[in-house]
Amino acid sequence: MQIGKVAKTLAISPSKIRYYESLGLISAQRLANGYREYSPEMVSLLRTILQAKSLGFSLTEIQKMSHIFQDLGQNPRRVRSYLEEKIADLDQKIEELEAFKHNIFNLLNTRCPL
Amino acid sequence: MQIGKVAKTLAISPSKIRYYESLGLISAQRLANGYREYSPEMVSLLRTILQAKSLGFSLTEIQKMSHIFQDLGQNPRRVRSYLEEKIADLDQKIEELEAFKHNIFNLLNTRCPL
DNA sequence: ATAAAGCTTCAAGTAAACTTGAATGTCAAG
DNA sequence: CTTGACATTCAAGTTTACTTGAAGCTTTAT
Repeated sequence: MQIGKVAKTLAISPSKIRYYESLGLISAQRLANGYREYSPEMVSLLRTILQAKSLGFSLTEIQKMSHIFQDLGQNPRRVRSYLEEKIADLDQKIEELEAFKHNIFNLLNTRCPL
Repeated sequence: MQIGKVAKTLAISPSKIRYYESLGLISAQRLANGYREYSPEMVSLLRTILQAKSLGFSLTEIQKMSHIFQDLGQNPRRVRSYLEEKIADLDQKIEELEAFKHNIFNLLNTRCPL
């Protein structure tokens, strides 16, 4: 899959994909003419990166996660503790979101009972 | 409460507080000498703004929410529909976080069973 | 054959969210 | 009474995450 089609599939710009590559977040094989060619795996990695981004992770943080994942098997203990930390972060964020939601919900029912 | 103490309490910089004021997100009374003085209400508004920020809302979005809240009672129907939309957004974000968490969790248990 | 569409690189520009610096004023402590 | 820690404004600088533009090559369509 070439860059334009990947971009359309994921509803992002080709330049964003190149930018992520320049940061080392993703990589691409090259065709004979120099064009980038993406495997389904790379596309789904990109999708995951976009998901993480939309959940509030910075590109730096995502870069770190990506390196950790590549280390899987190399240093399983460190990987495990890192992932457990990430899960705890996510749990906390979920709780905060719930709390914030209830705040808004209360506002809706007490001050705007239409 | 003066700006330095508010900043320490909320673990942010005074300049951030002034910046938020410059955007119209918060306001402050002034003492005779021109120093800013913050009411407990304003401090808790600021805390809420920081919470919203950490949940991924942009300052522009927060500005919009703030205006909407000030309109409460003026245009209750619009407020309600806006808040319902926000709650739906939050619910979706919570779901995405759960999904992402399970992804990481699976990774942990299948590829790193230490 | 030629134009349009798509790809390449590299450098520079942009927007959001702050921070920093300069010049100055105020206040509490020794 | 002055030193140090706080405050003020305003303009300019920084970082992150991209986008845009220029100059040029490749592929597709007419």
